[in-house]
Amino acid sequence: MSELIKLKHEFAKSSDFLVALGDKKRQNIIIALMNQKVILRGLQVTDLVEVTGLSRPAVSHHLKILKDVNLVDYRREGTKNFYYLTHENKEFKKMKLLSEHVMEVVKCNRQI
Amino acid sequence: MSELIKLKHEFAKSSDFLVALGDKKRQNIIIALMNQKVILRGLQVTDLVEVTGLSRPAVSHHLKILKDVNLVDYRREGTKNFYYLTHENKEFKKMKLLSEHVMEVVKCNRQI
DNA sequence: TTCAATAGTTTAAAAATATAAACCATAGAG
DNA sequence: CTCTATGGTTTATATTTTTAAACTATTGAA
Repeated sequence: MSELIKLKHEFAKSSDFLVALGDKKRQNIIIALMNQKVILRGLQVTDLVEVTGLSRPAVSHHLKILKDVNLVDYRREGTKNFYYLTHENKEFKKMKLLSEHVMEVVKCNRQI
Repeated sequence: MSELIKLKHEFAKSSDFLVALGDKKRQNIIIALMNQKVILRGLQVTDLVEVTGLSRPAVSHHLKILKDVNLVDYRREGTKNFYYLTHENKEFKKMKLLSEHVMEVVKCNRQI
């Protein structure tokens, strides 16, 4: 399989992730989840409502999107859900690889 | 300025680029632009219409979005516009840096 | 200078996405 | 068991994005 076909698939697979990450409201949620010092037990939906200024269903909706692309996960404690960023960084590793692969291909394909 | 605030800005600045890159139709345009062997004179809108199966205004629209985030550029020859991928890869370099920075922050912020 | 080719723009419609309101489900306290 | 807190889901609406059709502009050839 050619490099380009591989890259095409790599692109397609990263599509949902890139769109999820591109949204400014979701970026704010991500930043809020990063911004937890010392004891990282995660943030509840209501915490994120406060931080982001979005409504609860909106936060819930965006969290679902972020969860679907493996950017966040949550832990349930009683009736409370504590959301946190997934820490294996799989998706960001893929994102790094994608950018590297693109640059390799473009480097060989210089404009004359 | 804290690392996190910097990262927040880095995220925000990459927002349009990520969304532009996440769209599958635009990915197809990008792949088509990469898929030019030997003599790289660029592709015209009509070429891209054929390759992608989109209408001309749609291709034109997506090219504008890709151009706005510095992913493509074009060269005019008479009435023809030849589109090509920008070859400095500035945006992909930023994308690589962004993923690295996120991983650094998340690494320090481990879940207990 | 008129015609054909190329491609951008505007406008209107269609599709997708995001939001809020109302509702439902579950866990734990009393 | 009942009540409250938390938060997910459904539905209807609003907004945004995408698309196509029609129009316009520009270049070069006849």
